[in-house]
Amino acid sequence: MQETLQRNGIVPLHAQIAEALRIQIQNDEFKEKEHLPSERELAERYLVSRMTVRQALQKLRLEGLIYHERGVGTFVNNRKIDVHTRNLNGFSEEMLSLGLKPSSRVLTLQRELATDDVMENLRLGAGAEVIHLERLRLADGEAMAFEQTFLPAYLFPKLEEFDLTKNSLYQVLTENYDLEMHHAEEILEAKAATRFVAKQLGIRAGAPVLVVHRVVFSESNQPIESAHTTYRADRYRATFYLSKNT
Amino acid sequence: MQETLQRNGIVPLHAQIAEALRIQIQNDEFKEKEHLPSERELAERYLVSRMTVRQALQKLRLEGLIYHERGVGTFVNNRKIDVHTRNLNGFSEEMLSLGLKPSSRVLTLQRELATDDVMENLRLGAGAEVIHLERLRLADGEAMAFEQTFLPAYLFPKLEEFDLTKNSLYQVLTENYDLEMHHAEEILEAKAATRFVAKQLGIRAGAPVLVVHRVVFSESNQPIESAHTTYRADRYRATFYLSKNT
DNA sequence: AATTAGAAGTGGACTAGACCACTAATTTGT
DNA sequence: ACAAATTAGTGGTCTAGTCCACTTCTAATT
Repeated sequence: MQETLQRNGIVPLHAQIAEALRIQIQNDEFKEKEHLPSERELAERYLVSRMTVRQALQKLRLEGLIYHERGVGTFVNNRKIDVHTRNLNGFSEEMLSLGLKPSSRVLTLQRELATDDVMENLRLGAGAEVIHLERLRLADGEAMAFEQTFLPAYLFPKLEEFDLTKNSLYQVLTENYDLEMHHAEEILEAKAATRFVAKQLGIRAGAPVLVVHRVVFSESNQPIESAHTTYRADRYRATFYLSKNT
Repeated sequence: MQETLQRNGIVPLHAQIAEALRIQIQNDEFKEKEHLPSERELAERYLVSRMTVRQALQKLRLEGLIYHERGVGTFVNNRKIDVHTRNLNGFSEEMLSLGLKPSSRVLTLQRELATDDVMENLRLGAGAEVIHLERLRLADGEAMAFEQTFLPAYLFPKLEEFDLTKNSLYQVLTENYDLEMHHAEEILEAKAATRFVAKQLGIRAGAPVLVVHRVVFSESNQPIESAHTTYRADRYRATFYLSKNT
């Protein structure tokens, strides 16, 4: 009955157990009884202490995969629809997960002095330089959004040398610079398309567009990126998932 | 040096410690050294085991108040701007937190057969009844949003008897029915105002509006409420907070 | 003076137990 | 046959440690 875990490995036991359970949940292996084995049983099965099992289960609970009922047991969350929700990924990753082929047309890529609002978003001092990237974002070859991105220049030297037409910006940043995106703040508003944006997106001026202002932070709360993305309202909806995280 | 915790009380020790630390963080008591006492020191100070301290700290970490650095210490997250972010609260709570006085004009409140999309959102069977609530939402007396809410009728008998003009719907639901809102799914899109909605909100037809489709769930993933809210784009922006929760 | 090795301190992981509050099924008493 | 009390099982909390990987500062060595 004992399962095989990589002992003394790099991956913690609780993470391995969580992953194993995650797969079993995905395969509907708890469907009949619809509840997981008890914590004590899992501890025995994996030859670990109960606290370690609880750590694994808590991870799954935070992911929304399971929930506990005191005095009863642990249950699988049977959400059928696994809708695409907005997360920390960028445009490329989002389109890929929707089954669309993302591409970009770079309109601007230059270093410049930060404007006041960008300075505030990125918490830079006066006179600080930023990298200004302006792109038209395409999905399956069709214009989907117009995006303006600002990055602190001192964090990303020689960014200009990368091909941002095909590659995801986020991929370039994480692979070439030692930075991890940890959380983000987004402000969404509806607006009427300006003539310039309307022309870029191939819609009529005054048509509704969805504007997303985003600031991405590292774990130590340092701003990494500030972006304004204008989506065609007839092609794009933003989906969010809200939860009482405790 | 020892602190006073309510032993053998209803509130767990880790929750009490978390609350105590939360207050100290709010009061900037760790500002000078900018890092919290070590886990071992906190354990000694509160006369609990280190695991209990770690449980308290993890709670604060999930709330985004602190972060850990392996081998170094635990630090306070110095986010100055504590922007209002969209959470599980309803319109009333959101407006109150913005310093505005919410009120409502009830346009419709009746039981009716669920339409197809409402049935799907609330996961009801064919022929199920829902409570349909249509309200104009005001902030400081001015029209801010037009909201259509659908609730499974069998969950909320006699809902019609409550005064929804002044009271928050969420408050009525949680106080009078044994249900806890746990998480929600929101879809946001930009649209042009229809003539009807434009008249209600006092804007011109065709002006951009922000439409929020929301489904609220209990912890066991049962749909409790489905709502469509149409906000004036010139008065309202939606703010979200995204994080890699692990 | 610069480098290196070590010590001290940190959070991360984990153990092997314990007691509690709660639920649900079972047994017992009427 | 019904109701009440018992019991087994569950997750929630907590203890008092251990060992590890990592960072930082210090002291010894070159």
